[in-house]
Amino acid sequence: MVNKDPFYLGRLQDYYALHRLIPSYAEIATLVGVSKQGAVKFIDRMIFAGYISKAPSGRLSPANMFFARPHVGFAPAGFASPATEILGDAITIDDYLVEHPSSTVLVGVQGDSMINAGIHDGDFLIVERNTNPNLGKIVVAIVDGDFTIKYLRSGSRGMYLEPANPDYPDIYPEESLDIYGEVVGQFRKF
Amino acid sequence: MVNKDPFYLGRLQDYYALHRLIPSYAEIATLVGVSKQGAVKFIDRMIFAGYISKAPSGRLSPANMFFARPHVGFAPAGFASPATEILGDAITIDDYLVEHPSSTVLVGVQGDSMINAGIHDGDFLIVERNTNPNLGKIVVAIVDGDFTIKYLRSGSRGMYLEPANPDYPDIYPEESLDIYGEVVGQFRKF
DNA sequence: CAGTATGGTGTACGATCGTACACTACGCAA
DNA sequence: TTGCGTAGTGTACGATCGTACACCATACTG
Repeated sequence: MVNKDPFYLGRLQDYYALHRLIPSYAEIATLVGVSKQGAVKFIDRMIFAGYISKAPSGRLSPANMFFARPHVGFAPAGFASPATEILGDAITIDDYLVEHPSSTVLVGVQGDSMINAGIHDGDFLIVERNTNPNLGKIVVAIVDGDFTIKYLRSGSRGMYLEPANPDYPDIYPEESLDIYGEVVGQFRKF
Repeated sequence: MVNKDPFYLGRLQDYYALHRLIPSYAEIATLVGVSKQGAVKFIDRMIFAGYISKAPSGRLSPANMFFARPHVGFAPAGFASPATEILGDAITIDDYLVEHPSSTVLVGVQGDSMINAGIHDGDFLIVERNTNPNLGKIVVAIVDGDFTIKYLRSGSRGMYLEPANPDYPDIYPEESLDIYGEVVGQFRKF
């Protein structure tokens, strides 16, 4: 007999994606099509495997493994590496991309001046507020009141902004160069 | 009297960070130091303000505003959107990118054959398992046992795979074309 | 000043929850 | 073949849950 737990877990994960909450045993039972005690036993297995944990009240909450996604590698042999291997310690994409939540904002991209850096129109950037980023990093800068995304460079005339698109010119600050933050990540939906 | 709701909400958020679950009304009451009915009224306010929502069972779950982080510092017009506004209904980047967790896997990208689609070496793709994707979509295909990421096209010789890089040739299947899934999202860390 | 939201408290109640115990069916190894 | 671990069902029960209704104090407003 095949192990049906992955199927049960999938149902649970879909429910969680919808409601951001692990339902009660009775709801799990109807969700996966077993009796309430079947759900209890199933959850016991999930707790043991690190997918689910219990709050002090006895209610269920997701644990680390619950967010891990299977990772399909390109190695001829490999199907089995879980997402935790490629994402390191992070358990969700959020955790992977956002290291300092309190100082991180998201910025939508307009235009294609950074297209050679893989930043396309409509993408979202994870920006960490930091007014003194390192040279060579992609930054969000304030030029004449407008936000712009460019490489931060330094030359004989001081710091300037360089696009990743030969159709656009470098930007040399007239008065001062205000850096809003540093681009630390990017994501996009197709 | 000052509004104590932000303080109450902070307690709730701390609890949530610890247990990944909104507690019951009774627990909220002791958590913030009011009566159970005080907690009910407080949660009503939070629901109205979009911080909390209710699952079908009546249990509480976090909503969009619950995850919105305060925007530190001044910002010119047009840049004040917190993450929740950009992502629409989605609460986290995970929720935004992954619609069906149980059928979604992550794939690491090797090579630059899709570079003009903004998919670079080292990126991660969100792939939804689906053996019959629509034409024109970016797919993960299995060609001679190897995984490859390409546009799915159809021509006079049937379905084939087209890279997003003029340096690479189109791929016409010799025997059959196995589609592993469809690329629905992408993310990258800088 | 009277009227009315607003943020609380207290009590009560049926529904649902998590837990426990007993039992069945099946696969597998000694 | 016996024994045992695993996956599942059924029933039962006290505790807790979410909800409802009544009531109180403060603050603002016409």
